[in-house]
Formats: sequence, C-alpha cells, structure tokens
Amino acid sequence: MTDVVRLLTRAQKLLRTATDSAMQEHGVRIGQNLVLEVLWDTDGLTPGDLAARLDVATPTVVNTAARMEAAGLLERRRDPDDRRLVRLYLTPKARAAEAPISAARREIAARALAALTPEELTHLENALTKIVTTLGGTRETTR
Amino acid sequence: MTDVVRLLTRAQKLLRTATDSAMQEHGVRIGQNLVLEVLWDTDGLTPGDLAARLDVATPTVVNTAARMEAAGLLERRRDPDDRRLVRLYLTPKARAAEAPISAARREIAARALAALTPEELTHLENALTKIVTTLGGTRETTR
DNA sequence: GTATGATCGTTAGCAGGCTAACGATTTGGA
DNA sequence: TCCAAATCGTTAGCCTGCTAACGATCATAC
Repeated sequence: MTDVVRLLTRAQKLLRTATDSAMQEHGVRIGQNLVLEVLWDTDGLTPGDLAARLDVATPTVVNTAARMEAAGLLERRRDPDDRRLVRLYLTPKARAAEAPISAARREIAARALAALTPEELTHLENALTKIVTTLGGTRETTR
Repeated sequence: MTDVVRLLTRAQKLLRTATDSAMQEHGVRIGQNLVLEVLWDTDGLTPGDLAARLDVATPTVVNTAARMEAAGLLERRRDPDDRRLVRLYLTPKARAAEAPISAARREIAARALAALTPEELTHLENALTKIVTTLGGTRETTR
C-alpha cells in the first residue's frame, strides 16, 4: 500500500525534475510553463482564472506571473471594465516559445512512458483516474 | 501521453495534500515525516545519510532538521570521532508519535487505493516501476 | 444615493525543494 | 610532518506551493 504511494511520489519527482531541467533550456521554469500552457490557449485571463484552471492557489499564480513579467514573458493590464481584475497577456517572446517548449514536454512524456505497452498505459490511466476520483479531485471543468 | 503525466501529477498532489493535512493533526509536516520514518528505524544518522536515503539534497534535510529541533522532535549532536559530522537523535516526543503517525499514513494509502482491485494495484505498481527505471531513478540501496 | 457585503489581487510569512559558495575538519601524500 | 585535497554541514538565494490578512473596487439592498 504505502510502497505504491512512495513509488508514485518518486515517479512524479523524476518527471518533475526532468521537465524542469528541459524547460530551463528554453529559459522557463516548470511553474511558469503551466501558466504558459493555459495562456497559449486563451490569453488575457486573470490570476484567479488561472489559479482555478491550474488547481493552484491565487497567490501562487500572482507570484509566478510577477517572475514571468520580469522575464518579459507576459504583461499585466488592469481590466478597464472592472478595475479589481488584472488580465495577463503573453508577449511575442512567450508566443515564440510555444512550439519548442511543447515539443520538449511531449518528448519527455513519451520518453518516460516508452517502456509501457499500450495496454499498460491504459491500465495506468484508469488506475490513476480512480485514485484522483477517490481523493475527491473532481476537477470541475464546468464554470 | 502528456495527459497521463498530468494525471500522475494530479494524483500525487492529492496524496501529498491529504498526507500533509493528516500529519498536521499530529503536529508534524510532511517533510518532517519523511525524516521521522527513517530515524524511527535507525537513529543517529547524519544529514548526508538522510539526504541519500530520502533522495533529497542535503540542505533540505538540514533545514527540515532545524525546524524539527525547534519543535522538540530531535537533537543534533556533533560526532566526537569526526567533528565534521552531525548526528540526529530523536526525542521521546518523536518516539511517541511513531504509532499514530504511521497508522495515519497507512490509512491514507489504503483510502487512496481503495477503488483498485488487487490486479489493478499490481499493474499500477509495475507501470510506475517502469517509469522510475526509465527515468533513471535506480535508487541505489547498496553502499 | 449610500452603506454594506462580496470579490478581486497583493503582501507577508511559512514549508519544502534545489544549486552554489563557504568554513571547518579530516585524510593522504610528499 | 605538513600541505593539499576531499568531505562534511551550513548559509544564501532562488522557485513553487500554501494560508491568512489586507486594501481596493464593485454590486446590492435599503
């Protein structure tokens, strides 16, 4: 029981480390990458939106966004219609990084799972889904 | 591919959160728990030893140990035979916490995996082992 | 029309992880 | 014997997460 949990933790750490070091070659850290992946799809979200989509606390996004702004990856603009809101817009630099970074991400995933047969992959996905469901991570996509 | 990676990350985060909040009821945080689990088995290790066993950087252990010392969970003593070394010894308070904490840990693992059949559990374990092996986490127990 | 309550983002402070640089000690070789 | 190299733990500084408290803005009820 607890061994499987430990294994899962270990696998995730290896994946995280590999991903982070790959991202660094593109001038980005792993947390910033998460923000990028959402903004590449839909630009102009607020820190609160991003936090909800990434399943992370708002201050985490605020801090990460501050580092990204300093790195010239995004720009924060106050929403003119609701001055409580801040909207985050990607810079051309961040746009240019999309192709190489997402390729690197796919490559790492492929490498990590290379030893698994398609059947094993399906089993793994099902097992992980069960764990997530059990622990209440319903990940409400709606709203 | 990347979805499975995301799922794995998500499952691990849920597990980590659940574990940490359970540990807090016993006055311990999750990182401190890792140190405890090793020292419960073998007391008097050095920060370097612990870091190797936990697969973590030495400064991580040093900082965690400092917090644990402040919390009255352990005591650091200089090794008289080699004054470069620091040895960490658990206090009675840390000993007393062993039974309830490890029970809580087992309970969380059981709950998280409750929806899996024994067969699925085996598949999961195999799949995770393959991932860890592929990514080079050989976890050298020897030495 | 205004006061109250809700909703934002931000700040402060903490835990846990990392690398790099450093000081103290020990070891080994000349 | 003594000096250089190796080996420790520590410190400093960073990134990623969290909660709690706060200030600004908006919406609503009155």
